[in-house]
Amino acid sequence: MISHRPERLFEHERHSEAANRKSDIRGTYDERLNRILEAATGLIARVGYGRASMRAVAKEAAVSLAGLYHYFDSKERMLFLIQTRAFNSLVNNLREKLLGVTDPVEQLRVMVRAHVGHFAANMAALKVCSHELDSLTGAAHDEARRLRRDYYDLTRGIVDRIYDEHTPESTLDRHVATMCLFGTLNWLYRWYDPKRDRSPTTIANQISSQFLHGVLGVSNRGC
Amino acid sequence: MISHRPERLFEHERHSEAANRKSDIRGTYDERLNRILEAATGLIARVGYGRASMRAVAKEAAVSLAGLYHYFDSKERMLFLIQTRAFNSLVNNLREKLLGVTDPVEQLRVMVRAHVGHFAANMAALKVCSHELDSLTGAAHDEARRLRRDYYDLTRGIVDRIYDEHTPESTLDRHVATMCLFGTLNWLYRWYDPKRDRSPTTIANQISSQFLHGVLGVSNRGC
DNA sequence: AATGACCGTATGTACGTACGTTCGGTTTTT
DNA sequence: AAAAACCGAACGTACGTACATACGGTCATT
Repeated sequence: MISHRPERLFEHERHSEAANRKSDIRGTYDERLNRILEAATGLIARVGYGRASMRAVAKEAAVSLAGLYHYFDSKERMLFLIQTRAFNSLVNNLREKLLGVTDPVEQLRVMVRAHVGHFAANMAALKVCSHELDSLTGAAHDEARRLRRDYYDLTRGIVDRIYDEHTPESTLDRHVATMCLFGTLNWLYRWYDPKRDRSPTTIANQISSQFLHGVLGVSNRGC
Repeated sequence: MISHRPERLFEHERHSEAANRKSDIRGTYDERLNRILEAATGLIARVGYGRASMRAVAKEAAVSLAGLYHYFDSKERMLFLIQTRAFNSLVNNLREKLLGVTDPVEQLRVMVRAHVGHFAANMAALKVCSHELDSLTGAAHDEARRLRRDYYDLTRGIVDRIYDEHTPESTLDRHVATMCLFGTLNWLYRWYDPKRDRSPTTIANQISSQFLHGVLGVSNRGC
């Protein structure tokens, strides 16, 4: 079913046309949508998607219940937007930081640093992404999986190159190795507390080092 | 509020007293409770706790909706029982397998093998444990956390001993190392498919090796 | 310059439903 | 006959969503 409601595509057509004219007191359409999505993200991260009622989201975002449905046509669509934005931002950020880095070992360090850093800066969003993938269904679920798949492929490519360059004869399963890394990274939301624990950079360094030593079997600095 | 419904305590008081007199009652009661909990576990693992309605659980377990409430006084209590049983079984199994193993490196191998093996044999239950901790509230939540804490302490002890014996001067954070391991293990439910992937033993070996190389920085076999 | 059609934004309210839980009673077991 | 196990039917509620409406701008027409 195709919605007749607005929900414009960001950074696409209609954007300039509408935004150029006037930036309201309450901000542009995208700004307001962002504000709402951020409020929703925080609430969902706190209580879970199932228990985050649209009424509670509305209260959190300081809009009326009906007002929410001006920005998306269903609760699931809202969750989809949250996940899509977070993941796109994660992947784009990573792609950008990888520019010019050719050594695969360094690429992995960059990838882990980018992930942990992005996590520390957007904890709620990444928590929602880690926890609520299966709350999406149908096409939205497929699309969310596709985004994850891109991220996996990117990382898997780095892992492959590390193996090929350093231990091409290794019998370790590269898929398993990659999933172990993702497990380590995606589990962060269960325990990492930036107030209590060490800095994201420190954590990232330890994770990188452990992973690299783990797959290479030896230190990559000297030894 | 204290329930007046049955829900006997397993392996506690009442056990001998009741079991000696009429062993088949207790047996059948627990068997039936188990059957119900297993059905619920499978459903919750499939669709999530929030979307697993008591009506659906009842259908899955082939009992009436009201009949469920003969075994526990609330949905949350049901989830609590599922998690408690799975975790107790996990920890007891591990404690047993650790008997007589003194080398901490070997202890870690045993721990990982036990976890992966237990996971492969009880995927639904461990998936629920990994995913639905926060669906518990109040005292049940505290108790579930306590069980996890025991598991953490057990593992952390092994990690500590590995560090102390092999790299006492290492600056790696042992808490972070332990949480990375848990991340790797607890993320299994997101990707591991026993039909598609290698055997649990193979996976466990790779995880152990990677982790050990990771924290030791060198191979523990030769090198 | 005034008018009026139109659109985007926002709201209050109500509908239908699915949920967790309870109650009173019936069947089954001991 | 007492107790345990189980059930059908209902209750109250909270939820996602739809509907009817209103306000304030924009813009083409007058």
